[in-house]
Amino acid sequence: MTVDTSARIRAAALELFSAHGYEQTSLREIADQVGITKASLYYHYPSKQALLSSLVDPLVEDSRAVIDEAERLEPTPENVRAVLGRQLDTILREQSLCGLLVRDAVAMIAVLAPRWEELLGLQSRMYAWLAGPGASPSRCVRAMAALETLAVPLKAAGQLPPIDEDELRTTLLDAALAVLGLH
Amino acid sequence: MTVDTSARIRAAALELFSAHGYEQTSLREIADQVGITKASLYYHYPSKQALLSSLVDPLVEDSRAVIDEAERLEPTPENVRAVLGRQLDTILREQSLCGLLVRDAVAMIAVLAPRWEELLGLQSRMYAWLAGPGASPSRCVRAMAALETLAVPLKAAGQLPPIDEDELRTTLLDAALAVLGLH
DNA sequence: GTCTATACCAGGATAGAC
DNA sequence: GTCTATCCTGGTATAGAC
Repeated sequence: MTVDTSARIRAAALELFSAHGYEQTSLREIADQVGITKASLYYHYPSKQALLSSLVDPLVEDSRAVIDEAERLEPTPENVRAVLGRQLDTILREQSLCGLLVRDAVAMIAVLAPRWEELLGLQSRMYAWLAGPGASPSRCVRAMAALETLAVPLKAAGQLPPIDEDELRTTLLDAALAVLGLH
Repeated sequence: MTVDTSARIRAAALELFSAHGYEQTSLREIADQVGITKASLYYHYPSKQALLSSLVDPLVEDSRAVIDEAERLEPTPENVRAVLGRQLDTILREQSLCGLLVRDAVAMIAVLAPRWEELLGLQSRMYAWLAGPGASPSRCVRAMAALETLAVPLKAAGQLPPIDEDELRTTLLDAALAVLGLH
């Protein structure tokens, strides 16, 4: 077999981390879920931190791709909507991982220090692009608020009303554009 | 003296919790900062959890007051702006504590279980009032997004552009109203 | 590749003296 | 109100057998 034990470990870790948080999840719980022992985890990942990184790294690269592409475009209303749409798709696709990053931010900062700085840098580039060149402070704040809008499904988890995914997507994009003053 | 050691403990705890997170802050660090020993903390607070509660409880009561008052009003544009303004004032006044709740949510859930449910309940009431009676799912999502907008200063901390408090306040309120489609 | 066993350390909490 | 000393739990990590 060896149906990629590493992948099964990652899956279990993501599930438990996002359910109970990083600090609150012990390596023993992860091992139990996979059906191996704690010590065996150390064969696949040298530390709890490395395991977390293996989950987060691909997301960082995805985000970088979205921003790199955005910066090649003018921030016209159509382009803004398209870029925010791509960002929202990433968030919805990687919902549990993104939720972990948001709800367990302090643990992430502590454990991912360098990677976290990278993420902040990527976010700043996105803010700047959304706000446009030479934007006022007020406009920058609105750009931040627009991105927060897309993150609503990550925090509200249990509080979201029953709504189908397409309608959710459209609603959030419309709301984000409204924050930016583009309709 | 005894210039209220309990108060000094609370101040130190708030500072350290919001800087490094709840789990990452040890009772020893708090004690050191106050200039007493770990054991002495236990004279003032029976547990780490109780210490956290003593910080959070007043905020919960403040929030309840805002919502109780909102529910006595019709959600007209003027009233919505006034209520959101009061909510924003609370957030800005208790910025480090609110930031802790947002950034360290998983730890808060684990430690404050009952109190956390209360907070969620209060939030739901606010969503419901903002969205108005019999609101569509889409409108509820917008109400959530409007509240998230007010929380921007809590996450962006280091990324906020230099901006004076009044302008920040106006910008966020305008943005929140835009999300709700009220101008 | 996985297991058993174990060393190690940190943090929360308590007992009892002053 | 504060201290010293100590207990206990639980998580990290390693060694070495299978």
